[in-house]
Amino acid sequence: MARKLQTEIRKEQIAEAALGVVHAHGLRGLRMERVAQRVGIVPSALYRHFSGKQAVIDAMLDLIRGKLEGIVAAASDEPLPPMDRLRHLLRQHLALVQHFQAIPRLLFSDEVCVGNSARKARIYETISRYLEAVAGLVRQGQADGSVRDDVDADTVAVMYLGLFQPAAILMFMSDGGFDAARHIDRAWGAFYEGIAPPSSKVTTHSHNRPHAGAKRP
Amino acid sequence: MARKLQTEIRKEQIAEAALGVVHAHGLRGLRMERVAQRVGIVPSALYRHFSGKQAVIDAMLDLIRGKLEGIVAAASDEPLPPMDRLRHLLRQHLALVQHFQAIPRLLFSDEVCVGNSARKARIYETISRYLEAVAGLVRQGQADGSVRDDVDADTVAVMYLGLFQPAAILMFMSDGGFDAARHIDRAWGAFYEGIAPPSSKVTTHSHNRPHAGAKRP
DNA sequence: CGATAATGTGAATAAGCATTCACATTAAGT
DNA sequence: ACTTAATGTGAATGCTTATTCACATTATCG
Repeated sequence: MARKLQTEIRKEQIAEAALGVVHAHGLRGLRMERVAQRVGIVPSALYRHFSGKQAVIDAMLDLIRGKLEGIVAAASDEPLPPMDRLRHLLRQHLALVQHFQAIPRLLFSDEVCVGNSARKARIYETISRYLEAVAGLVRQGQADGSVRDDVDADTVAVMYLGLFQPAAILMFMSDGGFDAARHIDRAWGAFYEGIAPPSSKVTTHSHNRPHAGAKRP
Repeated sequence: MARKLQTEIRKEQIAEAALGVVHAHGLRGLRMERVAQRVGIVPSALYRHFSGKQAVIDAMLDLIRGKLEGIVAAASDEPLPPMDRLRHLLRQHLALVQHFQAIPRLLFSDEVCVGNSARKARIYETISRYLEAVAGLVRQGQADGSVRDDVDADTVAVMYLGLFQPAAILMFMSDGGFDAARHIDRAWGAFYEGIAPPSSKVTTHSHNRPHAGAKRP
């Protein structure tokens, strides 16, 4: 019964295709016909796999959540000091968003949630989980002394989100004219300065981020 | 000829009403009928003042741009040291966004831009101007020594945007459960730490931000 | 091979909504 | 007060698009 597998594959194909449509045309441009065309079938065939457009949207959100969880897990397992893992995650996240521009468009679009509080709650949960993972890394940093104790880990996590979210938006709005990668590299410096323990402050700043060995002296 | 004035007032009423609809129903829920109902007229009457829905959206964007320019100008004229003006602007901005939740929904919604590159460019320009004003304040801070010289003012401006943008999104997604004001207060501390000159670093951190008198020693 | 369930097709349905139009009402200027 | 342009009204139009349905095709399993 390779049939069940086929079905799963088809569903994923469809979700990916939908992601592509959102990438190209925005959420407003998400039409069943476009999705079907990308898969290579006729619109009505989509209803063999999904109950309707809303279900396709849900599938996209599941896909995105999976991808996000993937990079978070990968970064968490990295054999690096906590803050380096965080920076690694930041890069991964940027790469992911650059590849699937639909991600911020979907997650941060109210359209998806209007009149669907269950979905809204699920998205909030996804973001919350992401933030919790980041906060966890920050707390590890606080435990090993690479992050000052008097900042709130959850606040730092939201600030971390603020490192690339505006960058992603500007990247989109400027049609790629805004260099998000450069911004993030530069911003990370100031970001880290703000949460590093006073003892590790360096005058030259810029590109050198202290490694984890910097236990409080 | 109070007629011309009346027309202007009507147009503004309509734009405000549209803003209210977006606030309540999201951009997807922006329907001519709802806008008309809020104004107290019938849908077809809207076409006496606007050529169509797209024109109404443009009017909303104009309104928003005006409001943003307003708080920026007000904050810039405040008789305070640059970084205090920036913090003041941050609070004003949060208040504005809390009152008109439609603002982030519109400005950062790709829906508005899809198939309308002119509008996209205009929005990008609005954001850019805002960022330029913030960067200007940062440069003033660098000039008077309250901000370190080795950070890029434009980068800081985007980071500043990142202070409340994620907060606004979380506020919306959590139906107000996320306390954006508290986040911003806390985040400002770490933000300022990150860009303050090394000499002014304080161990206790938290709520005390150095005043402008802190010329470099 | 033949039964059968899954998947794909094309045409038809129908609902939502912006927009238009012919006509009514209001208010400004003389 | 009368003319006229502006504004408002209600019904009608038409386009876009999701969705459905009867029928065709495919592939799996006995």
